[in-house]
Amino acid sequence: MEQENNNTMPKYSRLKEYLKEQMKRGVIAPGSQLPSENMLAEEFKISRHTVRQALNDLENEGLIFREQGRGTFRSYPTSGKGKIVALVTTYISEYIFPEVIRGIEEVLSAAGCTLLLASTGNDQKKEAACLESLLQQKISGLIIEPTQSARKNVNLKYYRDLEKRGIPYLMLHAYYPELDPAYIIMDDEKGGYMAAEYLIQLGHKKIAGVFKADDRQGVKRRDGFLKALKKYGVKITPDLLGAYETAQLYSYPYQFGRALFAKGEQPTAMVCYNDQIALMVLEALRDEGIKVPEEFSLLSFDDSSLAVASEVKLSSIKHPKAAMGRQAARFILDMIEDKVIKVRQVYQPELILRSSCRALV
Amino acid sequence: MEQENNNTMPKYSRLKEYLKEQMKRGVIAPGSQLPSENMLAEEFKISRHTVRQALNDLENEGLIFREQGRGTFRSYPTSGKGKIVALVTTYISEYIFPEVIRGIEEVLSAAGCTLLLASTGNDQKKEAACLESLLQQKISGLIIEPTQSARKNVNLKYYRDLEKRGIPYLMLHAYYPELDPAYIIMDDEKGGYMAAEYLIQLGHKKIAGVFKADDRQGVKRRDGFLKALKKYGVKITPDLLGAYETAQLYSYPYQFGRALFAKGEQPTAMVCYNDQIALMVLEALRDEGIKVPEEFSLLSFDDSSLAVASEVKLSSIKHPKAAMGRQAARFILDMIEDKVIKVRQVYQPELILRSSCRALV
DNA sequence: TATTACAAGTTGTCTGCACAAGTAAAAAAA
DNA sequence: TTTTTTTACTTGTGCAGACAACTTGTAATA
Repeated sequence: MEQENNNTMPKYSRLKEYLKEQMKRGVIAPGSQLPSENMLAEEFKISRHTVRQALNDLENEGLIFREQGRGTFRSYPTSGKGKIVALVTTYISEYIFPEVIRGIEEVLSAAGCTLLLASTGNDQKKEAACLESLLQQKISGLIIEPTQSARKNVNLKYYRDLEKRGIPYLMLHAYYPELDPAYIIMDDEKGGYMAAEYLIQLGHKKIAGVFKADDRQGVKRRDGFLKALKKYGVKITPDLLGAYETAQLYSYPYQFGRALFAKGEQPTAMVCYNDQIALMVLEALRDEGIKVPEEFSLLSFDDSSLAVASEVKLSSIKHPKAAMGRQAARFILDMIEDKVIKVRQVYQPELILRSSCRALV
Repeated sequence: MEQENNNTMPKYSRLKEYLKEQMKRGVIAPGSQLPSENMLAEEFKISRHTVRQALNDLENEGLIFREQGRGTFRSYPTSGKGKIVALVTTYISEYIFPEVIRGIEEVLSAAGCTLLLASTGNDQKKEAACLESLLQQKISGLIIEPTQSARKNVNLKYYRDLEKRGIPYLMLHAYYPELDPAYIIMDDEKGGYMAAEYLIQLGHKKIAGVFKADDRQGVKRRDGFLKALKKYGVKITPDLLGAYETAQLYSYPYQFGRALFAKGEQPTAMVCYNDQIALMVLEALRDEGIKVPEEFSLLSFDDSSLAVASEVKLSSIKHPKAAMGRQAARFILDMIEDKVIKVRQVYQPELILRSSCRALV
């Protein structure tokens, strides 16, 4: 693997590769004895010292163990147990991540693996630091939610490094097309389209939208949203289209909500990037004295616990959350076991109707 | 260390110990070059091969690195960086845990450490499995929230094992007194007392309470609650005192809420184990047609995001959440660095007033 | 001055040998 | 038959030497 089997490779390395291959193929079963050092030396026409060099390496890698006077044996592979799978998300406590993480942890712990957790705060510098420290650990696989996925990623080299080391990784929620990785995502564009279409079919003509600008999910949802407006001939008004970045998360949505009616436009409905945003907009609308859903329809994404916690139960586009996490964990385990090379799954959006939208009469 | 420095020890082992000692004393500084193999061979009157045997071991232990043509160098000790701290909580996604976890992760990643996460679902069997697999990993420290802390713990042996291995651990939210461990907890009894006292001072005379029975936090909060009732001479009615265990989490609180007024008692206020329970009770009260806070006062614990998500903003006893997580992480890091042996911190409860309670006139 | 070639020193690979220490089974002795 | 000893094997430790591959500083060259 490391090099070709040509003669440029040192003899002890060739022996190592040979033995590894034999183990992989099952010719040398776990627990069974390897040929003695002298036999290997004779067979490969190399000195015993060179054989020992190879065996020392294999011993350090944990593939074999030796007992003085008895012989050398293949060690019992721990069969996936005790492996570490790393998870890097943008956030840990916010939004729907806790549930996704729970789903992942569920499957991993059931498989006897442990979960190494890190978060980036959606900051590429922190993502670099995370990957840096994860690469120091002996991780068997990585599930990662890309950071500011709509921007150019500066940390591609870490992913290349993972590939070099043969550590599989799986991207969640979004992915960098340059890497052509395994991924599990939502069909966010379709989701955006469905959201807008639903409001249009309720009779809304002036529909606002606010989306996250630095995540691919946000861009996709907006694209689908605009696509639906265009398809149904609904006018797209710049004033009604909001965009924010991570840093503005706690200020922009409320302000946008307060400013919605200031500019003469009189929107009757709105699509929000997610429930978190929708609640902030809801707060703004309440402060403006506008009642939801009587005077204004609100539709958002992710169907999080927030959607049912408020007095107005939000209609929202479902996110599989824990199920997606479990699926991601199963996939990465399969990838670690070499069962599958590259998985790709796209969840179809589904609209959960509650009481935040109303048909215009 | 492994043996005495007598002659029974192999030569290469003696050289290893010698070099380790030199590094420990700082004679060989990190990054600095070691004597060449030939020099060491000459100095110790051993063959170069034997020197290499020692150096190979040290290289595998990560203490030195070698560069062909340049020499052998002491590697830079990662000084606390790259260490793994494990965290075992009852839940990951529910309740306030995400925020606690976030706080912990914040501090750890800033210190260059990584977080190994596992959850028990408040099940002692799963706790055993967690600890089992964690002990296989090279963890430097452990933060753990005890499982069903009000019950007798069957997993004490794992903690003894940790102690034997010199791996520090810190208990969160509750602790097993048998272990006399380091801990960070809330003063739950005082919190329960404060909650009841507040409602009593508002003029309530019939106060219900529902608490978790299998966690020490629940028991303590109930104890404080009852203590206050007794002190102020408020009658304690068994029908108004609810207790549930983990398995009943999603059924009991709602049923208890619905049944509150069936038995002739007419409580005017209630203390709930936490916000999550309070919301379920709130749902039950709504279905019973009872308005909060007009007809009924509700007070709960933890000041979680749920407390402000509902239409009735819950008054709640504050939980430090992320701050507590950060503190826990700082403590465990200190313990790993041997700066402190055993830390103990008890957070004082604080009542956050919102709009779920009203004074009786 | 800048470049190239060389020399000295480093670790990497490899051979061959010898004996020690430990295991397991066969052989010998009780 | 049971016990002890021997023997033949295993891996562990150690020596001496050789050349390859690589780095670095110095000397020779352009």
